[in-house]
Formats: sequence, structure tokens, C-alpha cells
Amino acid sequence: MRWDALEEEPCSMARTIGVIGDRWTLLILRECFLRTRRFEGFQSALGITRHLLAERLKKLVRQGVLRRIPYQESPKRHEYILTQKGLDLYPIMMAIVHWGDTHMVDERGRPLLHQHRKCGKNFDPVMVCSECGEPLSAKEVHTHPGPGARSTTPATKAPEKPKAKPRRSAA
Amino acid sequence: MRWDALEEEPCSMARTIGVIGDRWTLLILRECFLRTRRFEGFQSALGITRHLLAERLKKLVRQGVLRRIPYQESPKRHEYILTQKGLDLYPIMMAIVHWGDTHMVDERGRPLLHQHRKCGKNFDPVMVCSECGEPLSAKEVHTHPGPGARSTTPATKAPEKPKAKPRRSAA
DNA sequence: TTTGACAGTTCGTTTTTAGAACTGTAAACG
DNA sequence: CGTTTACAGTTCTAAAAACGAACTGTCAAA
Repeated sequence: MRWDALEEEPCSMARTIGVIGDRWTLLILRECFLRTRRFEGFQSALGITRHLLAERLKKLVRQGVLRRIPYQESPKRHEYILTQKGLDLYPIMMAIVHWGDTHMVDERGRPLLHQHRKCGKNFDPVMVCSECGEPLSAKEVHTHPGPGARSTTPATKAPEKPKAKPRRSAA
Repeated sequence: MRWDALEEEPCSMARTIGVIGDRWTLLILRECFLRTRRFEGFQSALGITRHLLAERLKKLVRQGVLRRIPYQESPKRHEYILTQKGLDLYPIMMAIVHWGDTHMVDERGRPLLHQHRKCGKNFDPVMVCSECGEPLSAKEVHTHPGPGARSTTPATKAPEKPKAKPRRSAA
């Protein structure tokens, strides 16, 4: 598997890693979620080299994760904002932060707290089953090939697909 | 920010990225969750160079994500299995897969389906608030510094911390 | 005796990244 | 006016990381 061919792999994880799976991209996206929009903002917040930053931003725009929008003429300047595709990365971010909060904090405690506007409380993100609403763990999940699986025959009768998106607590 | 200093950053995301944020680690972990345990298994499944694979496995063991367990003497052979810390990466994996399933599939559909043993259905992972059980999105979350935040004064009165772990549907 | 499985290690080449300086436009400073 | 500053990059060289292929060592099977 070549690194630049990840996106053609028949694996949603490999494809996603092709987009966000390098040294800097997730950190850049963290800044996006913290409302950074401009080149200098990213650069000074992260200490990334300007060269790499420019390249990563281009890639994210190409991939539809960020949109590049002019905010002034002469000199032309743009800012980078998350598209819906980018906003949808939020659960990944939260899952990463939560793991760090659980396993990588020092004695001082967690660096950042998250407050849910709807209920007003500081919270942890919990991943649940879209169908029954119960929390998920690796051992409770069984995987099997879907219609887009590798070179198996196109799977005339694909197993039932889950219902669409965040439709929680059917429980 | 230097890449090798990520783990000291006062940011759970940066620290986590210091562990899993490179070209191959997440793919190696995917294999772990798919029950691969041995060197050759990882190597042939991923096509990673043996050199890098050896190094990444060492790093994951050092970090407590994998445990290296002998499965035979003479010649000594070991296999790599997920620790609890490693198993806790599952929500990150699922979030990544789900984003790929949503935004990176081709016309054939998703390559892998996930079935929840408890309820028997194929599902999508949904991230919810630990406190009220509602699905989360970026706009509904407000962040503020916690006790382990950067060089601010140690925050004598830190805001209320969320209740522990997967304690869902207080709703 | 040779071959093969397994788990690495070594080494030379190529690709990425780091680090710093440079480009160009335009407003602000003195 | 001439200089400095803000901003968004681009260019260049050196250093680090990844790739690719071959090599090491132990043991079992052919």
C-alpha cells in the first residue's frame, strides 16, 4: 500500500487517513474548530513551517474539507473555513481529545473543558449505536464486508444498511 | 511546536496526535482491531516497510497501547495485542470510519458494515453528550480552559468536571 | 541439505519536513 | 517621501523520515 494511494483503498478508514492522517492536518483542523481562519493565525498558533502550511491548506481545500474565501481585495487575501464535510470531522476531533483526556493528562488535569450549550454541562463525548443508543465498545461490534468491499463479487445481496445519521435513542 | 514535543503540549488533542498521528499508526491499529497480532500479519496486510513496522510497534508498546506477549519459545516470538488503553481508541477508529463512510465512498457503497451484537443491527456510530445524551455537533459546544491549561494561573476554581465515562442517556 | 516461515535489522536511495530568507501588495508611521 | 509592519505566500538548502531491497538468525518441514 503506497501512502498516496490510500484514498483508493476499499476501506473507509484508509481513505480518511489519506485526508487527515499526517503530522499536521489534524492540528490545523483543531485550529479551524477553534475559529482560526487565516494563514498567519494557523502559522503562529502551530509553529508549522509556512511551506507545509500552505501545502496542507491547499490539500484540504482540494479535498473539500475547507473552503477558501476572499475577505479583501488588493492585496487579495483569503480565509479558510470549514465546509460541512469539514464540520463533520467533529466527532473524530472529540474522540481524539477524549482519549487524550483519559490517557494522556498529567497531574494538573485536562487542559480544555467542553460545555454542551443545550444542557449547559461540561461533558465527555460518548459513542453510541445509531440503532439502539447503547454505548459502543470494540468487543460488541462485528464487522462484515459491505457492497464496496474489496474484489469479492459485487455482493448482490448486501446486508441491511444502518439508518442515516444522528438519530439517537431509538432505545 | 516541534513534532517530537507534541506530547508535552497542554492539549489532549496534540498529545494524542503524538501517539497516533502519523502515516501508519492508525492503519496498524485498524489491523489490531481486526484481530491481527503478528509481525508478518501486519506487514502483509499493510505493505508497510518492515523497518517502519518494527519501529511503530515498538513505539506503541512503549506508549502502552499494545502489549508484546510471547507466544512461543525458540525461536522467541511475540504477538502484539491491544491493552485497555489501546481498546479505548475504538471510538476514534469508529469516528474515522464513519466519516469515510459518509464522505469518501464511491458508487459501490461502503466497504465494511458494522453490526452491534447487542441489538443485532448494522449501525453508524453517533457521538452524544455524556450528560444529556443528545448528539453533538461543533456549534453546540463551547470550550474553556481546564485545570491543566497552558501557563494561566493554576485555576484554583476549575469549572465542574463531567461525570466519568460511558454513562449514557441521563436523558 | 535445502527450503520456508517468522521477526526482525541493515543499508543506500528517495521523499518529506524543517528552517530561514525572500517576494509582493498595501496600509500605517514619522 | 522613506521606512516599517501585516499578511499570504514562495523559494531554497539542510536535516530527518520513509522506501525498497537485501540480509540475519532460529527452527521446523521437505
